[in-house]
Amino acid sequence: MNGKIFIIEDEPSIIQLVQHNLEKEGFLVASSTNGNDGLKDLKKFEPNLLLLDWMLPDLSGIDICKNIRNNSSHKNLPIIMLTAKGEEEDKIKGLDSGVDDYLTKPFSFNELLARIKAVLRRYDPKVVSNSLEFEDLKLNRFEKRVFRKNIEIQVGPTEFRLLEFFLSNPKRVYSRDQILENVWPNNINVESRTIDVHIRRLRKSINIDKTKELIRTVRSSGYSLI
Amino acid sequence: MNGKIFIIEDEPSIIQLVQHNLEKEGFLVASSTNGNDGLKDLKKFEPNLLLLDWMLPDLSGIDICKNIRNNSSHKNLPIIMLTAKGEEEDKIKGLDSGVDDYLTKPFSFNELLARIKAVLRRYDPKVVSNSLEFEDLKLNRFEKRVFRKNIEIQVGPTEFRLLEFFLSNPKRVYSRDQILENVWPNNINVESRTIDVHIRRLRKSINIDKTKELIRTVRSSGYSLI
DNA sequence: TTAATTTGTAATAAATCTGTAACAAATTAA
DNA sequence: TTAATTTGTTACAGATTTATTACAAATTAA
Repeated sequence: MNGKIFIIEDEPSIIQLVQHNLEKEGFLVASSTNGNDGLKDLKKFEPNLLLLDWMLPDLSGIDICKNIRNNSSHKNLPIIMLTAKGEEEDKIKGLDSGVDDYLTKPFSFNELLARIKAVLRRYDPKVVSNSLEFEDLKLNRFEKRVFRKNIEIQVGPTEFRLLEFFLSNPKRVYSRDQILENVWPNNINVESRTIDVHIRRLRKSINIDKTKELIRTVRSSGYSLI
Repeated sequence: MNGKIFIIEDEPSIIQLVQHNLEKEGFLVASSTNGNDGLKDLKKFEPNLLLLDWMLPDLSGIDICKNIRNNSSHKNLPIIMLTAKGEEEDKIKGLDSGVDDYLTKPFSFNELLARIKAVLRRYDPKVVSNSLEFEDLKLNRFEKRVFRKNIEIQVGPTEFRLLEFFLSNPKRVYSRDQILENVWPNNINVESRTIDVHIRRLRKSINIDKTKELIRTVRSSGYSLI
């Protein structure tokens, strides 16, 4: 486990408990005891997940949550709310305001950990694992390996990045411009037709013996992973 | 809302309640009352989310969940577990086995809906937005795909844009001029009769086997989606 | 260094899409 | 009813888009 977790919580004893245990699990942890500081520090820390107390001295957890969801830079930050209230009404409010999960105090650390893993697994699998998958295709970022049907296949560096990009959003159609922007190093100028050639190379590599085509051409729009 | 939700649950009364309400919300719902059938049907249905009962006649929810997580094709299917047991131990087991959330019976439909939305919003934002529908016709901008009765149909780029335009305002009649303005790239000059030909092409594509005509001709005014 | 691999481009082939014209069919007006 | 208007349908040539190949330059490894 290697993600960064930020905690906004006004009870130091809880911070201490959670931080200590999360660090033992391999997370990098930072925290703040009030909402305004938290929102500021959050930006610098760039966590993969936020643990957010419902009741804070200055802002409410819901306020913070909404603030985050409306602020483009951390729009999609997964949030787990810690709450002392137990009523269903509040729970729903929390979930609808964009919270990913909530936990009622007092909670056991194990329960918290399980939820963190579940949310991260769903939201940001690369934090939990560094392998991207789609059907029988697997890409390991860490080892820089690609497999089809568990058989390793060789792809060049550009094809690797290209596949990595497609795997980050399977089924979504990307235009050649979007592909250029995301797969090629910044400010490099390549002919947009060049992409076709790399697509061809990638296809050639990943379509081993009679496996189905995984890259879809969408005429006048671009390409997608099926 | 337009995602597909699959339910594996052995109590017909719950299925009925949930299915009915989810359909009212715009979801496409299918279900199964036991684990083995469920696992099979799941693959055909390709849902965006699974509601899974903890206790089933044949397999346990946990078994099913693990099976899904280990099976490459639906590895990342979001799962919400429905459980009658309330002990924390079980909850953790569920979450660690890859469940995204769980709900303890009895639950209110609103609570369920809130959770479904929360999970989908995080996991599969394109399901929650980005798709246009009218009756049994569906267009996904994200994937650039068109479906009639859940069967994918192929349309050319211009027909896609044309359909996208009609879907943005079903039932409204558009004149050929309006269609030209909105569907064709700016400053391009095409004969207005050309639209008739594209309408014909679009009709041909979306009217698969005996489905009813969806594009209405309004003589001397234009066309509309029924 | 040399050899091997990777990369971008250009050229050409192949596939698909597009607009128009021509005629048929349907509808409305006289 | 006939004539006029509007829409449906088809075929086709030209245009556009994508696939494929070959090759030279650049990069990397040995």
